[in-house]
Amino acid sequence: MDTATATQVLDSLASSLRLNIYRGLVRRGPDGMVAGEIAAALGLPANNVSFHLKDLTQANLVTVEQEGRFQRYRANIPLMLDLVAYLTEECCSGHPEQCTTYRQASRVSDGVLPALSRSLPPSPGGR
Amino acid sequence: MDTATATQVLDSLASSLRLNIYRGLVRRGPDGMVAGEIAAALGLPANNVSFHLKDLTQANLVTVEQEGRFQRYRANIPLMLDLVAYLTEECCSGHPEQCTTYRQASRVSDGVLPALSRSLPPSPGGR
DNA sequence: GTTACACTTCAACGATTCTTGTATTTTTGA
DNA sequence: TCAAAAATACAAGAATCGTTGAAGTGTAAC
Repeated sequence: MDTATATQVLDSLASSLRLNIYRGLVRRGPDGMVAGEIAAALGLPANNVSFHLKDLTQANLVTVEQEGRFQRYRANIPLMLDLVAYLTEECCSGHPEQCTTYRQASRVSDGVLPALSRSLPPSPGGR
Repeated sequence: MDTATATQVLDSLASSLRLNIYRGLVRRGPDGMVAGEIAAALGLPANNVSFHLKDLTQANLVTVEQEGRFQRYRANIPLMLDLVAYLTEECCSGHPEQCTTYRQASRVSDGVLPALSRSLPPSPGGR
């Protein structure tokens, strides 16, 4: 992932409306939701939701599939996982032993940081 | 984590400038950087960087410590890990077996999703 | 073929955000 | 105490974003 992609993804989620849409879709998993369903769930006008869905789709955070006259949306979970990798990439400049401090401070960190440490490149700056 | 916090964190990272600051700090780990060092590394005016550092600090994504006449900034990694948990919370409505599809699609997902599945609440909607 | 439905696109106004320049605060060293 | 350095606070202009209303596209039903 590059900076431009990461910024686009983060910006797409930086609105509470879009964040709620995305989280709702994550919750549904592979089933997804159709546009009207999303708008109804959030109590918002359809065109407004459509506007933000387009934004999420362009960022590749959600996917669309035509289904008769409905549009079914699904969350793109793998992209989120890649974003996390990008955000914590080169943590501690390739000295994962320093990350130990962090692992203790979060509920879920046990699973996350070891995975990231494993995929760490050798640190270009190499200090 | 609640929606307001998540939105604030995401919004803080949604600018390429702030994203670069944050990633630079992640890379430094516990050592962090002082404000002038950050501004120099990015080739930006000090007041502009200070503006965005304040934003990141208010979102709690970075911490500040006075050090003589310098201000040392460090990335708050645990908050990022909590954000990831929030974003993928209740994935597939508490049926983690559905998430198997996702795990295969990302380099780092092996470490992430199992951890999330383990910490999943019983799904309030409970369908 | 025509009508209704689901959804998207477009234009426009108000609100928010980003950058820059200037001034202020705090600390260091003489 | 005084001067210099590091960093932040404040104000103003340009640029961007979000919501709303009206119009448009495509699909399904009659």
